[in-house]
Amino acid sequence: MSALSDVARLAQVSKATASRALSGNGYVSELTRNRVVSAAATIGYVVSSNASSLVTGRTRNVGVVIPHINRWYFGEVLEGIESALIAAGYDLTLYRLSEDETERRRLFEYFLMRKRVDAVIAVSIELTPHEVRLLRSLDKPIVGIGGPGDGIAALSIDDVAAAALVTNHLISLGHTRIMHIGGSRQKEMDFRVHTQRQAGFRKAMEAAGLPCGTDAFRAADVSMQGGFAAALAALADPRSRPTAIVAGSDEVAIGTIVAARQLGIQVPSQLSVIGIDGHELSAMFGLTTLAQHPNAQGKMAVDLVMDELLQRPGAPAPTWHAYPVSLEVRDSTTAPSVE
Amino acid sequence: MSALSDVARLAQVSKATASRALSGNGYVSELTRNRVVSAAATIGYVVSSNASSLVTGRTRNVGVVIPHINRWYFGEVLEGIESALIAAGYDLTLYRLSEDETERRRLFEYFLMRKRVDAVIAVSIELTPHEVRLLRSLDKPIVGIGGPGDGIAALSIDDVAAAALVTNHLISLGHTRIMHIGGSRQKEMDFRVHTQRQAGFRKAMEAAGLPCGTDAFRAADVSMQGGFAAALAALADPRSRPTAIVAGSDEVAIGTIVAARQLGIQVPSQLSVIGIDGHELSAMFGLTTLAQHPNAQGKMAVDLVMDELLQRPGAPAPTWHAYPVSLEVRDSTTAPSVE
DNA sequence: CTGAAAGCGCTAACAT
DNA sequence: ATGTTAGCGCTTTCAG
Repeated sequence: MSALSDVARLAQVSKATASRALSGNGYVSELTRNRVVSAAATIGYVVSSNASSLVTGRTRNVGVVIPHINRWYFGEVLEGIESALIAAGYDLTLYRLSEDETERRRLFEYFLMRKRVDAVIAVSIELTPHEVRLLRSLDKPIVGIGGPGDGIAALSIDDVAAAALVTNHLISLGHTRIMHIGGSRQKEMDFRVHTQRQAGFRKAMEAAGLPCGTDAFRAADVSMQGGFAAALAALADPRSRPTAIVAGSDEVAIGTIVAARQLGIQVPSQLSVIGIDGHELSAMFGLTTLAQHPNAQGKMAVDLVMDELLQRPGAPAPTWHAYPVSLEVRDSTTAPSVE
Repeated sequence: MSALSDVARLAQVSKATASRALSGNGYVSELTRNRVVSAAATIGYVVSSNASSLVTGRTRNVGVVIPHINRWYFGEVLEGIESALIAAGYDLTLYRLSEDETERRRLFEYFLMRKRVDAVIAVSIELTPHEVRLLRSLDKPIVGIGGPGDGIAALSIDDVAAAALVTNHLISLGHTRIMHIGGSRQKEMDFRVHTQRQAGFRKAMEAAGLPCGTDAFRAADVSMQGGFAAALAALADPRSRPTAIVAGSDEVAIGTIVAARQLGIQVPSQLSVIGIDGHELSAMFGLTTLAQHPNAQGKMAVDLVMDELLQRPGAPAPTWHAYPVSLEVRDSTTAPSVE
């Protein structure tokens, strides 16, 4: 493995000049730069990021903390972050937030503290005050996706409003027996997202004077399987069956649709289902959904990080960035059929 | 940010002793070790991995190169790798292999060469000889998932055998009009996987004396949407319709099932579908599948890496590790119905 | 068992 | 525009 001194020797300049020529910092004559660059190329020199980071304090690496990898929304966010980082010349170190308490502490107290990252992006994670304090002590940019809260810069849609919006869509079609299948209050690692969506559902139902008691809600695992299982139970009895369902996420919605079809229920003529997220499979299942764009959110988070990284002593970063959502109706919801 | 010298001062020992106490290398009396450890704890000291790596040459970080993040198989592999690495105290730097030529070169020639990783895990990637040479020049462990080939240690199922197995399963049920919907020869970033599966299908069909010309194959994008679209076309005409389908992956299989149902075809009574991979949604869709365990494969790859990392000057690593597969039949395939 | 000292490979003043 | 020098924070001989 060749070092900078090898390049310097070959190009007959000092290490300092070689460094300047290669990094682009400081003045180097066109001529020597070329000599240095070609010398580096011939011996296949690549800077040791460790040595470089040690002296500059910058690692060109950002840590991403995310609760799941293999769920559509999270995968999309991660992809968005990855492309944006690579484009900016940054590495991405991936940390999946484990549900295990000890593991989680180890992540924050050891892995993230090793001076390995220039910034942290936390996706859909509710940080404890202690964790915020730790991250803050690093004095590095931290941006959250799926906020707001915790007092760190965050980026998200307004989940209460989103859920209210989709619920109102069904109400405006004339549905009155509407049910919400969504994430439970339990697994709160998901940043209150599902509690907020549930709140939005309630709000819309109450505003319309429709019932939203315990009958109108069923908890599900936030996944296709979860939606499937919950819907199978919820739709079993034809007499108590709702005419429309607000799903806590598109995955739950898709599970619901599959379950409904398996029960012989026509979708959407006998049951309208609406979801939130803009899942890539929504068209395939004829699902109406309120699209957010997780990939773009990932990129946007990287933009925020880069901004802070470049103008560090700038104005205090704004705390909450609303993210635009758009309602994509795909001709799949209908008015309730007259029975 | 406190440094080792701070700990040393607080504990009234030299930096050398502090280092030994904290890292566990070399003799330190029980008593001083405790003093050092508690000193470190009180000021919240965590080693700077850069400084440490600079001198030791070890980074406790492994690079993972993967073509997709948001596909079930890859997500599972990634999760498996992530947990195993974290458990071993290693970081994971994620690189998604872009289809763009320039980006790909930049990844191999710049990102991976910065002495940032102790090892590389390449998932379902067909490396060019040049890339293999580059990686080899790092003199670090490299393990592939989804091989064999390229002359690096790899780990995979035998895709030809797997496809032949599922095809034979359908043949043994009495099906004669069997079609294969699978990945095209084009997108070869996926490590020949789909060409091999196609070969396995052919092999089984030919051995049974069944037709496997162009009518028996349809190319699809390897995704649910791809399977959906391809199946919609393939199943449109009731007269030429097959009675069974071998899908190139479970995602394609699920797309096929959804399409079939949309066309009013009963699955499995009028159409048997069989997939490969063991997708978590297979049960929900009543899909028969040949399960491989991507999560476990990820962990296994990490094991291989750790083995090599620990006993570096050991025997040359074996080149191909077969991975066990199991046929999970879920009561969903049937004999062809008599028409 | 512990301390002193020499770097790992690089960058950033500071001179020139 | 280029070279000299002094570290970044840590580990590791080498002496004691």
